Amino acid sequence: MSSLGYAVRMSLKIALLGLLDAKGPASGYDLAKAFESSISNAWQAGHTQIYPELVKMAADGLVAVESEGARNRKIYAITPEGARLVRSWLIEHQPTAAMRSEVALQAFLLPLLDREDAIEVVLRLRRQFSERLAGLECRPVVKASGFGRYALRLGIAQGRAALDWADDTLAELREAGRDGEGSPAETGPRPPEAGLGASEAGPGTSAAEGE
Amino acid sequence: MSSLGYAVRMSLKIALLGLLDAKGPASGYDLAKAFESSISNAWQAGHTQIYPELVKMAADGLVAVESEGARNRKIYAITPEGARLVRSWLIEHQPTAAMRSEVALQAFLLPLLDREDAIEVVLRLRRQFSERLAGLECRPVVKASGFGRYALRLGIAQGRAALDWADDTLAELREAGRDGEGSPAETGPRPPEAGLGASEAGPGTSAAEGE
DNA sequence: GCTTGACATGTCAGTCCTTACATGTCACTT
DNA sequence: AAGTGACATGTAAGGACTGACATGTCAAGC
Repeated sequence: MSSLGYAVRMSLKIALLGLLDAKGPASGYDLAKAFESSISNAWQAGHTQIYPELVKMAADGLVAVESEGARNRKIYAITPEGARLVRSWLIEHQPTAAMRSEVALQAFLLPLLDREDAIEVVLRLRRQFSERLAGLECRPVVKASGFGRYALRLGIAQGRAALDWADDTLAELREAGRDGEGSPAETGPRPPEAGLGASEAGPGTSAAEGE
Repeated sequence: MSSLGYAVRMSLKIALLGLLDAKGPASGYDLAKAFESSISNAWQAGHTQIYPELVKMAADGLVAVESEGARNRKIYAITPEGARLVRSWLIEHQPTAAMRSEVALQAFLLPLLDREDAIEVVLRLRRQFSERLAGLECRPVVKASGFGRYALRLGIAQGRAALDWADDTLAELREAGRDGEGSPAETGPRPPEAGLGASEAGPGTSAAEGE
């Protein structure tokens, strides 16, 4: 389809192959469980994605299937070709930094709320960060040599950063409440912010917040 | 369709409404530009998503359209109903923490590589974090009262955390190279890691790395 | 014997999202 | 006058993904 054809949109493949490579042969069900636990920090996928993908990868020779009698279990094992694909993706593929985070979106839109509501929202986010962080930190893999240790540490570092952000933001919001008493965002529905609408501003004003 | 119906899968709607609310009336083109710059830190969307979504939202009464003659421009403005929707989403919607990050996936799979390759990968990730962070930090919105300041600070905090992770990981990988000389992961294709395949291990071993 | 719940695998409708294609305007330069 | 490039809006094919539905096995407890 595309001119790249390779290394685009194959993260699910890679995640499955990586799990099979790291932990040995497994069934689709096992892999689905792994997406809920060990790899949840890096990628998510449900069984409705996993089962068809395993069939495709078997057809492509990236994994080998073996039907085990008990409970219709089908055991998948990575092939040398599959192992090669994971490694070349890791070494060659520059990951995209595309952001799509509901949390960041709420942070972005925070100034739309008045002070009290904003504080409530940040408190809820803080609680969420805290719970997530606790869930990560109690895993035994962190200091040991468990397989997911690098991703786990990254998740913990970013969770702590988010928690610090929440604390700083709460402090600023409460600070703004003590003096002034008008929150910075509720002084009007449409502050003159060098808007997007180029039609109602003169030329040359569109450089605000540029990347 | 679903039993929730509301507040699910509407992040794009919310992002568009939030931009219109914050910055005033704008065209689809303007909004697409905003997704490349100001809000890129929180959500991404191309114009092929934005134009149809604006049409839908206009039909739902969340935005009002006004055709401006010049260059077929269509100016969209948020309606009171749209503004209500953004605020209720912000206050009521608990964001999902669903992770789907190629960077985290590479971190997760790092132990599959031998030491030299792993170092190369982490160096590349570090460079990427560094560039991204520089791009964020040079924006004038950080300390000022620009609209996206909260999301920007969150992005910077998480970027710094990622950078620190890269430095720590590099240090560990290089440390492991000085003594031992066999990298922790290349001592065999299949270390006994309490695998996923329940069929080849006794019962009770599946608690490793559980969530 | 029967129920319950974990195990195990799948399909399907519908939505989301990306890539590629398609069209036309306007300002500026050559 | 023609070309270039930013402006501006769309459509369509196809893959990715979710949620709901569907089916059946097996072990443990009542």
